[in-house]
Amino acid sequence: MSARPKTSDAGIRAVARKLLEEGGIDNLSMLAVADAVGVRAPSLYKRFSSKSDLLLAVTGDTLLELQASVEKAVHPRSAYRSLERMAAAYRAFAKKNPRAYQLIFEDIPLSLDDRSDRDVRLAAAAALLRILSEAMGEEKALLGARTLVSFLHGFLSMELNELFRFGGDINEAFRFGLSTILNALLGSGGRTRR
Amino acid sequence: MSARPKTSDAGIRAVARKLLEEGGIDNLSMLAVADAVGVRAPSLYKRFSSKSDLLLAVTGDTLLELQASVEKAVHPRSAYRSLERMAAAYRAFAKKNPRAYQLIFEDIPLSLDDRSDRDVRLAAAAALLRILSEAMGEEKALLGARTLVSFLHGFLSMELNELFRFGGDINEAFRFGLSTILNALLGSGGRTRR
DNA sequence: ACCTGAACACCGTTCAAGT
DNA sequence: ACCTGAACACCGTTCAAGT
Repeated sequence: MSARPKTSDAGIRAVARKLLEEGGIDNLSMLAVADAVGVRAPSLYKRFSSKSDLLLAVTGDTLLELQASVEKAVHPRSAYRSLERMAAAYRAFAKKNPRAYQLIFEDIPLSLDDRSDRDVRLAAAAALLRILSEAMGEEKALLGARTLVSFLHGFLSMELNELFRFGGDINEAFRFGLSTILNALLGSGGRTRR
Repeated sequence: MSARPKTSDAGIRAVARKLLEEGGIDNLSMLAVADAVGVRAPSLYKRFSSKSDLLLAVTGDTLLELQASVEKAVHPRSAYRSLERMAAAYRAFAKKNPRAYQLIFEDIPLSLDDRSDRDVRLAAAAALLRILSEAMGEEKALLGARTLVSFLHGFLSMELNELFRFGGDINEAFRFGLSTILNALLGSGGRTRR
């Protein structure tokens, strides 16, 4: 008897996330996770079939949080304001969770056939597509979303990896790029550039 | 006596690049490199002080090639045409060298204080900045470059990781995003959207 | 049902010893 | 000068054995 669980699925994911954020992906070993959780490494394999599996679960958690943050920023009446605030929320989340954020876009070709991961990703894009559909029409919304998300992710990827090396104000660069794209996408219906 | 070199600095970098492109970063171990080069692993450490060091060198090679490809695409008379062709060259290079391309933006916080790496990166951006300076004025050029490069890198990062999952024509999405941004940056002086 | 120690194959890296 | 075998600490993962 005995053999009562010393931890939980969610507990392991949380510890993994913490180790990742604190010391990067190299700090996230199954042995370190097991240690922090108070268990031996082999026990982790009862709950996650591999390290990839655990990373995928962490990515899922991160995506859900990112989606929630971005959706909270939607403004009821203005598409421009919504997109501006969603973009700010997106950037704030990425800067607060840099390692987890980068996991979403990098290590995940594994997850292509993972149903739940796919669903979370689609949900995360839904709010953006809805707003752009209303503002640009359904046929252009997907093109607009891809333009906007590409800019956002590219900007964050460069900012987090400290690849903006010519000096200048990074916040201004973000505002400039975002307003350039939003004005172009929303046309004269949107707010004009300040 | 004997002990003549069985390989060279450049030979090792080329093999590493090949292993990386063929089987991803997991395929690029010091033992695999040594094996492919016809030497034992410890010998590699005479030329590269660590695996990171080798990866950094591979990244440098990649950056130089990327810079050369993009610069070849410059058009003598039209800023719009130059930027359009440079963007196409950038995308073509990334799709032809997906793993090496991703290395540039991911694994490289190590290289922040590496002089030569820094220089290569600055040079790679110089052509773009020059063209935008002529078209937008010097004060706006850096902002415009950051907008454009963010879009390009974000788009490629998503495309290479197969994260465009709503269907639709990816080439059309690239053309749409690029022309949206170029028209907005270059104003009525540029070519109008098709 | 869950946990464990022991073991396996594989890493990156160091170093004394060879030619 | 360059290469090598042996060794170290660490990793992901498996599995038979414990309670």
